[in-house]
Amino acid sequence: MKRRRGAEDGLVERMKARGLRLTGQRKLLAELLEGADEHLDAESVYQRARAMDGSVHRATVYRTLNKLKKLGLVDELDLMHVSGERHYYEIRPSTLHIHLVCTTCKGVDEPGETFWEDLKRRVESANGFRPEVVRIEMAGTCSACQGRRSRSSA
Amino acid sequence: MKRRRGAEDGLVERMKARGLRLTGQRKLLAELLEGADEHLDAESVYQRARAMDGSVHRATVYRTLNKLKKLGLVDELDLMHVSGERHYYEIRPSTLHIHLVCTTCKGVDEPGETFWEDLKRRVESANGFRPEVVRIEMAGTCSACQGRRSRSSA
DNA sequence: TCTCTTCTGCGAACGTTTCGCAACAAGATC
DNA sequence: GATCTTGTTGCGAAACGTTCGCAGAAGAGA
Repeated sequence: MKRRRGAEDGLVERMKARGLRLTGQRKLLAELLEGADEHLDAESVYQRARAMDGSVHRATVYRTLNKLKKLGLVDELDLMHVSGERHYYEIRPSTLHIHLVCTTCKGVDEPGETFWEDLKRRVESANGFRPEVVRIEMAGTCSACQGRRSRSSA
Repeated sequence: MKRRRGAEDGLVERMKARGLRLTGQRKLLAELLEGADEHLDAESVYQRARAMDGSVHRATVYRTLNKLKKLGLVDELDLMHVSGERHYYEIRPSTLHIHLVCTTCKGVDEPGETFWEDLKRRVESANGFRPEVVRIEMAGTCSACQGRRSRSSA
């Protein structure tokens, strides 16, 4: 499951701002999440953390992920269960999440927000609902796999 | 967590069409899911199933839910974890899921599809991605809670 | 540096989900 | 309707992911 996304910065700073104590383990985990090239589940986070510091305990990883999730700094996703039952963690880039999950190559695209913003306005005027966090997930076929498919069937 | 949604029909028929063997337990579970007045997690499904037929085993509930999920007849949702870590099951109404989860009253609204349809077209032309299943979840404040809040703060 | 408080490692415990098996029953065939 | 085949069920044990309670370690502020 490859991952492509825009720039992101300052998880450690945001943690500090929320009053979290900056321990070595937490800095390590923040770094790891920021530098992740793909979506990670709890076990993968643990494995990568261990590779960087063998003394990090599993429970610490869970506790930290939960804390970050509760503070809204990190989100937990299932990516439509296209690649199994795992849950993935990613830094919350803003209030808006968009994931395009390809059911063929399992790739996940995260397009820019640009024209999605008016969605919030629309739901507010149409339903009276004021959205704070928006998550959009689409499972389907990415352009590359569409091309591959039509070529092979030609 | 109350639930409001439109009409839905024929889960048993769709199961049959997919070649599933229609056992008593499966009919019971299908009925239960169709008649659910709120989103149910696996344990709640099991409890309700037991109330209808005391001999239904937990494993059967899990197996059936998984099978339905794999066939795309049922979806598993976390509803943005607004009410905890549980996962909820619901009949897949179409290719489009929209949930507006109120962080105040925990209510879940499922508005009609109407103007969401063009979303698919937009993502196809903008990203070359062909969506098959679309899930939109928004956490925020529903109109009732907005009213309640502004009234009490007035 | 000292103190206060939070965080960590540890390993046991917990709750949920799956497993392997023998018995059972749905649906097809005659 | 009787028979056969194969998928499904109940069961209890097992596996899995996650959380717990504790004692000791380590941030952050004075």
